Amino acid sequence: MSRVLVCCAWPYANGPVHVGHVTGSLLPADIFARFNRLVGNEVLMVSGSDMHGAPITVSADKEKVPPETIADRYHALNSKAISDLGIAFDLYTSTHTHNHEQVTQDVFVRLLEKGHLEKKSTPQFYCGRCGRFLPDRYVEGKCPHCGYERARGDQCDSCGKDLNAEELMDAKCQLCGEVPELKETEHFFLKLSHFTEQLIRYAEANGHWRPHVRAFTLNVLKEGLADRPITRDISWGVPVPVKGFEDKRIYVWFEAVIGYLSASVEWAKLENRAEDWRRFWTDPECKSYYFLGKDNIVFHTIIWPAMLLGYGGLNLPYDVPANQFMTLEGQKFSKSMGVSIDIPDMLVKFRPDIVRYYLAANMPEMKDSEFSWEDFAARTNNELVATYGNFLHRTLSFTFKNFGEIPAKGALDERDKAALARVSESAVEVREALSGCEFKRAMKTIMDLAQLGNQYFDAVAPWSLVGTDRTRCGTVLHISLLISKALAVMAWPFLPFSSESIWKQLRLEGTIEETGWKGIEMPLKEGEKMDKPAPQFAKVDVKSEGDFQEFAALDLRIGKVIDVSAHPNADKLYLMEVDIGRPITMISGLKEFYTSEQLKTKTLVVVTNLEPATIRGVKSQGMLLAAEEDKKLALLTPERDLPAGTQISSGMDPGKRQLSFKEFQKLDMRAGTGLGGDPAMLDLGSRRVRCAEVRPDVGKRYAAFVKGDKALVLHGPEDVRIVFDTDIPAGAKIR
RNA sequence: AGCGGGGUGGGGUAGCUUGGAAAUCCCAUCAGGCUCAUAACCUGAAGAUCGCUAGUUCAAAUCUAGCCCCCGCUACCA
Repeated sequence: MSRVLVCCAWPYANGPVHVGHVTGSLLPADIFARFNRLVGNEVLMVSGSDMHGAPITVSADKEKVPPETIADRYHALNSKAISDLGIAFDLYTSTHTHNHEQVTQDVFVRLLEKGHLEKKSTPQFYCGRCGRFLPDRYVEGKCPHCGYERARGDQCDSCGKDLNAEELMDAKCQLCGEVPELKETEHFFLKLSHFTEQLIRYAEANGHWRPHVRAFTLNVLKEGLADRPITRDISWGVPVPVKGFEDKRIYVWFEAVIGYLSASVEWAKLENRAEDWRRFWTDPECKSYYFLGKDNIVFHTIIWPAMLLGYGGLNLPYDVPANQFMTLEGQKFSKSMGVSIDIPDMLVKFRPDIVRYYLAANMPEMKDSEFSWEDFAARTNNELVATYGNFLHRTLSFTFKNFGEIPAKGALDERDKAALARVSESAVEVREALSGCEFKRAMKTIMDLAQLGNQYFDAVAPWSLVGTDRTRCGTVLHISLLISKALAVMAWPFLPFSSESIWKQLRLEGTIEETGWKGIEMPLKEGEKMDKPAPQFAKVDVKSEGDFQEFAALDLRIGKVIDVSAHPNADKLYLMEVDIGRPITMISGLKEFYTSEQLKTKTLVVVTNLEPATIRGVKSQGMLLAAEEDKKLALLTPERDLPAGTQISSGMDPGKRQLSFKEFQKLDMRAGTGLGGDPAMLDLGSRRVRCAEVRPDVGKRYAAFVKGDKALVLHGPEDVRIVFDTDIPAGAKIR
């Protein structure tokens, strides 16, 4: 028996937790913690909501409410979702507690006393009217390099040079236009450089880390660590416990990781064993595991260890089994695009074990994995329901129907013994896999055992034995029930709800949680009356989402070029006047491909609802679409002439909302060649995809939206399709 | 362009850290079986020169170098 501290990355309280959080950190942490409890280890698992992130203040400003309102709202929502999913924290708290503030300040003061913090004074603009210090990018002024009038404090959009705000001439507050004054402001910096050597040794010593975690960490360490500021001139966050710093707050990145420690302290207090947290933090025998996504690695393998080293006397992370990302139907999760699946929503439709199964079986342990509704339905229905659930159900229901009780186990033949031997082997393998945080492997081993159960059941054919040899029939059913029991116990960390339910159906005492891992080998109670069993899982039905829904966000229109001139500050760019029903100015990077004379005759397809961007000093109000590959470029154009401003809706309801460039980039559009067939296919060079709605002519090249294995040819009114002004290879990306 | 990750049968994946009988599992396809079960389960077949090219080695999906492609975070991307 040993002791384990399980830490799980803290979800930001600025939105609902989604599939990415669960598969990346919450679920592996929970599986690992449950497994450890099952084998009798003492476990403390903590996390909470990160309440102080900058995005929260942004959301709060938008809604015109205090940051607490936002943070509390999502903390409540997420706490419930997490518990509904069966994620069993010993404590799920938040960073907005008095306790967290105390612990954070204690860490701060201790590091300060030990000389790991350094006070540095830097000049920073302060806006009298706004009553606040301005982050660099909130200051605007004249660029000292190129003279551009509206350079931002961090960078000049015109010449591209990085700037410091105080270099700007005629600086103004970007929020109110007031002339800010330059004030000295003092901040504390964490001397990460003090720890470089120790950290390298630490990372090198930890050979059991996942390869990508260790390699990445060492890479960053060897590039050298810069001291980082840990305080800010803001008002939302943990106050700095130093005289003269009353108006400043501790930077979230410094404070949030302390949550692991403060949550442990809070837990101990709540348990009325105020000092018990120490058993998980100061006993070198206690191993700590940190579950998080790959974007968080440096904070847990470098910064947090540095803080702990500086503080002294506390355990460093033993393992940081960071997961990669789960992408959604090929794209990264993005709330604004509506391509996010949040857990509160998902739990309305699906039982927690079903969600847990898919997210565990498809966990991005070593590389990114993909969430797709189709795959979700397939894996749930074919694996969890058909193989695993069906084995349990056919065993239980057949036994109940024919015996009504747990049948006695008679003499065993070779096949029976072999089956039971496999159970033991599986138990060993699952245990090994889970000890090493190999969740997919463990889950697969369990599925394989379920399959073995099916094979066994098929081979012994109790349905024929029941009429010929009732004793033997009872024996093989008994064996089958033993397999079922073993499955339930092994699967408990993954599927706690259904496992406990099976346990009850087998008429065993207590719960799996109380019984522990030894429940796998425990005997059944012969002669015990059974209740009518109910299937654990139902097949899920996933209606195909509006296939190309996210493309509807685009407002595409026909644009006719009015005038073209060179961009004053860039040599690759043109400045274009284009009529899209109204005249707009756009920038385009076409200089290498077209002369301005050539362009003047073109009919274009323009994205009209992109958020305007300033490109090297000039505002661009739209973006023309072109396919590009291999230094070749072709403009999108309608196959027959359409008036300026005509909407290319492709049969959808175009969005009115402004689209950020980032969102736009997530949309996959390509050139494809019509192939015919039914349904019609489109050749994208490297692969072929099915074509929705509008048919392409065979051999001709079209612009198409692509999603998964489907494509939709862009078209305007009367199915006028979008083609290219010159030839471009199939598969070329459109942007 | 810089940094990080990856490219394995039609689709998705395991294995590659500790090289060794031409490779796992799920789906889809084909052919059988069974009927207890949520039209489920079981058996078998077809299908991959493991991105490309050199190299190390008796032996490479697995190690090394170069190249190509893909995906995330940054950039004069519109």
